Amino acid sequence: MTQSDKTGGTDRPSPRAQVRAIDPSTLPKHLDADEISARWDRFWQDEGVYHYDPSRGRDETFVVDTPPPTASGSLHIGHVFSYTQADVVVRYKRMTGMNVFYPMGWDDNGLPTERRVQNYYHIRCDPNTPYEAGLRFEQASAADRKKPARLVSRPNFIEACFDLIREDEKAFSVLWHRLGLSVDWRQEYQTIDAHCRRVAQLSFRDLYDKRHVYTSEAPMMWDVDFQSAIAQAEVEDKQIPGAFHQIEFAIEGEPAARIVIATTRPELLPACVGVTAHPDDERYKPFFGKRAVTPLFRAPVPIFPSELADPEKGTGILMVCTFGDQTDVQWWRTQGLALRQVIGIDGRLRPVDFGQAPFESLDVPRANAAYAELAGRNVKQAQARIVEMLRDPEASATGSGAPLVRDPEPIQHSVKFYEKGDRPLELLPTRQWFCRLLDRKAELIAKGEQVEWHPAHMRTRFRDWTENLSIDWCLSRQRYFGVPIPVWYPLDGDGQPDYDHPIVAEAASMPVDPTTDVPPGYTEAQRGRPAGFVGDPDIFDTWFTSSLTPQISSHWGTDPERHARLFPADVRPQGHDIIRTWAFYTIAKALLHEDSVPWHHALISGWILDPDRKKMSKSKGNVLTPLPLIETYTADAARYWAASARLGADTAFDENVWKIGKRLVTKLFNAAKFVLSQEAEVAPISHELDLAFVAQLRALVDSATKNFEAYQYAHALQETETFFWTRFTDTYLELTKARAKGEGAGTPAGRNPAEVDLASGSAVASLRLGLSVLIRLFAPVLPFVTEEIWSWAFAAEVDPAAPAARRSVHRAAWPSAADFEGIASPAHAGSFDVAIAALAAINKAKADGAVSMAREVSRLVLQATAATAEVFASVRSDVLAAARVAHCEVEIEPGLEAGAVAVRAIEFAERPADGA
RNA sequence: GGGGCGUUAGCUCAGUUGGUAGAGCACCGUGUUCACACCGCGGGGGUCACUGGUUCGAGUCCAGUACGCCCCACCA
Repeated sequence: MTQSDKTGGTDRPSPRAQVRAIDPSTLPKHLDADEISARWDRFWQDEGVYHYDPSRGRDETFVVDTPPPTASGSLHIGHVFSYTQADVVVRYKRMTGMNVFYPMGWDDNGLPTERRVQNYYHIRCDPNTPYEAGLRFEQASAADRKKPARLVSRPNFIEACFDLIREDEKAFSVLWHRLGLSVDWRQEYQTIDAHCRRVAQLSFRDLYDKRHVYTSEAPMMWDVDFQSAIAQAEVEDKQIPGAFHQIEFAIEGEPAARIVIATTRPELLPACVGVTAHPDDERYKPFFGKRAVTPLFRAPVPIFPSELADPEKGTGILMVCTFGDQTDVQWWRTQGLALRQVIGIDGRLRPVDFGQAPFESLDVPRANAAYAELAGRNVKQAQARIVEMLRDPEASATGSGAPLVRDPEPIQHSVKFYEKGDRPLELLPTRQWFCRLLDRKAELIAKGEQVEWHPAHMRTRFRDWTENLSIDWCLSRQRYFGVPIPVWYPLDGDGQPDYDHPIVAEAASMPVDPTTDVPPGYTEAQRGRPAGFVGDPDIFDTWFTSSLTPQISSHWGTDPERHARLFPADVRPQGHDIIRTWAFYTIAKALLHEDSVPWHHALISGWILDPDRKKMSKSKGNVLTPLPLIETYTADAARYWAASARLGADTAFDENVWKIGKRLVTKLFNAAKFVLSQEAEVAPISHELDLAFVAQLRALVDSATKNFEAYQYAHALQETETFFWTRFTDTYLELTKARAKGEGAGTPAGRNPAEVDLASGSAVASLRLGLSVLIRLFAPVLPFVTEEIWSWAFAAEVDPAAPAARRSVHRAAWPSAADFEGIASPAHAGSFDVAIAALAAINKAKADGAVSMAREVSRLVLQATAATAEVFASVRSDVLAAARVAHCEVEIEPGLEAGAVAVRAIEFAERPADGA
C-alpha cells in the first residue's frame, strides 16, 4: 500500500514512467506568466482542486483559520507577504494528502469600515434622519469634502457600507486569485453577513447564560470623534506635547494657607473632586482631612492621603478629577468622591450648574460665570481659555494673585489614544456590556500555553498581555455598522430602562436587530413606551465577531456535526501586531464557550519594513501596492519573495528578491523543457552518477520535508533552490546531457548499442525523476510555473478515469521514499561530488585560459588521491563528455584532500573555424 | 522600569546538537547563442557589534555593555 492509497487524496507518478519525450517545438519559447496564471487559476476553480471534502475524517483534515482581511483597508504588499506564507504551508499539507479546509472571510463590520465610508462618501450617520429608499452615493470630490458631511439615516448609512465593502472585497479577491491562494471559495463569509451575525449573537447568548457577561455603568475609555467606548486592546500610547500647569488652591477656613497642584489638564478644574498627596509627605500632612477650594469655581474638595501619589512628581500634590486618568477612577471609587462630569460624549464641555449637586461652589454666580466661558468648547479650546482665566489675579481663591503661579512648563508625555483615532481618549461614565476576563487570567494563559506558537517566542507576547490585563473586555460600541447586541430592556412605569433585567434574544430568533425586532411577549407599539421595552442601540466590538472565526467556519451552534469536524482548527496564521486582540480574544472565546483551544498552531508572520527599516504604513506614505510588482515579476516571484522570509521575521523590502524569484521561475521553465524533450529507451536508473544524484535528491526530500513539518518553509525553499541550481541545472544536467542523447566523448566508438541505450535510459529516467521531485518541492511556493510544467508530462501519468483535479501538481503526492523505491545506492557516496569537482576544475582551467566552456580539450592531466581517482573512474565518461575532453590521464597525488580534483595540465584543441 | 527579538560581506539574509565563515544580489574578469542573455564559467570581498567567561576549540553556550526594532507598565 502506498502513502497515497492511505491518504486517499493524491496521486504519485511512477518513478519508472515510460519515457515519452515532448517535442520542444510544441512548448512555448518563452514563459508567458500572465497567460499561465490566468489559465491555471481558472482550472483550479473549475475543477475544484482546492475543495474541502466533508466526507473525510478529522484526523486527515487540515483546518485553517484564515485571517479575514479588513475589507476597508487598502491592498498592501504586507498582505502578499503574510497570506502567501500561510498558503505555502497549506499547499504543503495538501500535498501530504491532507483534506484541506481553507476558507476566506472578509472582516467588514465595525469602525474601520464606517470610517472609510464616512471619508469616501463624505457622509455621517445620524439616527434621527429619516430613511430615504434608493439613496446612492458617489465618491466625494475634494470640493465636496470642504462642505460639511451629509447626514444620512442609519439604514442608508449601512447600505453605503455594504456598497463600499463589496468593491473592496472584489479588489482583495482579485489579488488572492492573482497570487494563487489555494482557498476553497465555497467557504466564504463576511463578518457582517447573517450567518456571522447569528454566530456572534449566539456567542453572546451563551456567555450570558454562563454569566460571563454583564452590564455596568462606569468610566470607560471613550473616543470623542467616533463617540464610542473603546476596549483596552484598541488603545495605544502616543507621545504628544503637553504642559505642566501649577495652580494654586486655597484651604477652607485657613486664609493664609495654600497649596499648589500640578496638572497637565487644567480644563478639568471644574471637574475637580479632591486633592491628594502621599501620606508621608511632610509638606501636605497638615492638610489631610481639610478641604481645598478651587480657583475660579470655588469648589470645596476633600484633601486626602494616598500611597499612589508620588512626592517626586510635579509639586507632590495633585487634583483628582472625574476623570483625567485611570488613577482618578480609582480614587473616585475608593474615596467615594462626587462625579462631576464636564466632558460630553462629543468631547466638548457640557453645560453644568454649580448651584446644583453634584456640582458645588462657595460662590455660585462666580463659578457659573467662569464656567460659561468654557461650556461648548472642546478640550483644547477650553484649556486655552481657562489658562487665560487663571492668569487673572481676580480668579484667585486665596486672594494672593493669579492662580496660575508660573508659566506652563512644556513637556512630552504619552497619552492614550484609540489606535485609529486622532484625539486623546477621555474617560466617560457610560453603560456598557463587558465580558469577564480578569478572573480567568490563569486559564487564558494555560490555553495560550497549549497552542504551539511559531516562532515560539510569540507565546511571550500573549502571556505578557494576558497577565497585564486590567479591565474586563468592553463589548459594546456606540456605532452602527456591526452586529447588534441582541438585547432589549423593559421600561418601568416612568419609561426608565431596567438594566438589571435585560431581555436577551432566544437562539432560534437570531440574528435579531433589537432596534427593529420586538422581544417575545411585546408588540412594536410598546417600543419606548412606559411599561414597554427599548432595544439596545449598540453593536458589538468588531473583535467580538472576529474572535469567532473558527466557530463561524465550523458552524458552531447550528451544525454540531460540522463543528466537530472543523473545530478546533489546526492553524491560525496572523500578524504579531494583533496577538493581543485577535489571537487573545479568539483564545478567550474558545475557553469560555467550550473550554478548548481554538487552534493548535499559531503561525505569526512578520512585517514588511521599508528599506529604512520603518514599518510601512499609509500615514508614512511608504506603502507599496502589490499588483504592479506582480505584473513586473510574476505571481510566482511574489510568492518566492514572501516565502523567503521566516515566520515572525520583520523583513526589509528588497525588490531584488523578486528579481531572483523571477529568474528561478524562468530557469525552471527552461530546465523542464530540456529534460522533458530528452528521448530514450525505458531503462532502470543504474548508472553510478545517476544513483549518486538520486541519493542526494533523496536527502534533499528528507530535509525539506522535515523543514516543512516544522513550518520552516523558508529553509525548505532555500535548500531546494540551492539544490536546483548547484546539483541539477549547473551540474547534473550538464554531466548527463551527452549520455542522455546517446553520445559523448567518453563513449568508445562501436560500443554495444544496448549498453548505450541502458546508459541513456538511466540518465533520462534520473533527469525526469529529478524534475518531478523538484517540481513538487517547489509547488507550494511556485504554484503556477510548477503546474504548467507538471501538465506537460507528469499529469498524464495520473489515471485517466480520475477527476481532472487529480492531475494538478497541487494534488500530487509530496515527494517521499516512495519516489525512490527500488533505486539502488551508489557504489561511492561521493561520486556525484567528485564529478562536480572535476568538472569545476576543468571549467576553471578554461576560464583561466580565457577559452569558451565549449572548447574541446585535446589533452588533460588530472590529479587526485588514489581513493578519489577510483571514484572518478566511475563517473569519468560523463565528466569528460561534459567538459569535451578527448584524452585524459589521472595522476595520483596523495597530498590532495579527499574528493578534490586538480588540473595539472590542459591543452585546448584548435578553435573550429567560423562557419565550419 | 520589566520583557522579547535582532546586530554575520556594500545590500538582503542563511548558518542544525560548539569543530577552519555561506548564498543571492551588487562589483570585477571572462566566455557564449545547440533548455535558458530572465545565460554560462571564474574572481575579489567579513576581527561574525563590543567586553569578559566556560571549553582543546565559540558566529554558535553563559554573563555583561552598546545600538536598533517591538511588546508591556508608568505617564498629576
